[in-house]
Amino acid sequence: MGTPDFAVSALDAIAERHNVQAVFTQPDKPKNRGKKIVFSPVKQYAVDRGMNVCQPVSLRKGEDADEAFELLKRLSPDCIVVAAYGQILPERILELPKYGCINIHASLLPKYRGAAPIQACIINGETSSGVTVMMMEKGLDTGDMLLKQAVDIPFDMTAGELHDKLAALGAELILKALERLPEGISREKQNDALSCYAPVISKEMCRIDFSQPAKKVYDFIRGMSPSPCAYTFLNGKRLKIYFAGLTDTSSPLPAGQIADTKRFSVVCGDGKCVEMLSVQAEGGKRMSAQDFLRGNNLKSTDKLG
RNA sequence: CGCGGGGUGGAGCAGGGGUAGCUCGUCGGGCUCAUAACCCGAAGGUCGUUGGUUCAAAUCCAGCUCCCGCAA
Repeated sequence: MGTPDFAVSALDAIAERHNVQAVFTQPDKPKNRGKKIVFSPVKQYAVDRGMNVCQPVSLRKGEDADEAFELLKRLSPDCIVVAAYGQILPERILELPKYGCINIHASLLPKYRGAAPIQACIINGETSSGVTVMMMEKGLDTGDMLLKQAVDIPFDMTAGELHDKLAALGAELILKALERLPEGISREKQNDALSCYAPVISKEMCRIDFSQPAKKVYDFIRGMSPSPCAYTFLNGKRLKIYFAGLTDTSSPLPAGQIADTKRFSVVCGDGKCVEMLSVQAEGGKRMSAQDFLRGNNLKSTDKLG
């Protein structure tokens, strides 16, 4: 059970070694410009390989939920693997498989439980994160941990890069876990006192707050990149910022003010400057700040925010 | 038929019926202890595509196509 790319790499690994009876993913939704219906990455993968796909609107209530439950009962799986599925499983499903339901989570639990662990840990300036494979229970990401592996987060890593790394690691770990499942794996309880949540990121949360210190702004931008992507406003128009850099320069100007029109550096709350490096204007493509500046002459009075 | 922006030399943009323009890059030359500095010169464009209006279309009209923002 999974929905985005993160889950695809796990599914791909599992499919090579195990019999995948069914693939559960979120229903198709009219996405994108026209109204086109787009498959989730997991569905696309599964359909391409002729796998059995099931897309209940909900697993908790309604006709779909009952049908899905009946299907699962019939399949009587040894194990259900869940990775970024986007739905909470009801107890009757959690208890169904012989070896239980296992979740792949993109953080070192108990830290960063919840929907957006990858973004959250970069935004918070963490220098390491990892993947946890755990037993699922009623609570959200609170189950006993089976396997855990850490990775370093370099100073300039974006959420996208971390995502790819963790997705690959997650695939590795879930295979290990599935292998050992029949003989039993030692479980480690989570220390709830050390837990924290990484909530779903809304559009409004993506707006850059230049009154924060430069390091915070920098971490925020790379933690949001490339998706959902941090943005700000320049002359009333939205400007997405994909990547930025910290500079040595500081300025007495107020936060958000352009400090250097040739380098597109912006003053932050602590007086230090962050230099925009990869941006995207409304209706335009993503481009380097240098390219952007060629067609958009900044004035020293311009302000972001 | 969800709303909207756009496709113009290598890059980013301006122009909106009558000689194709700016910034940057490239190439050549000059200046300088030096420079993401400055000066001089040059190359490089079927203005996305098809058709229409016109004496004349990058520009107006219609279709097609590709790119992108918002919304969901």
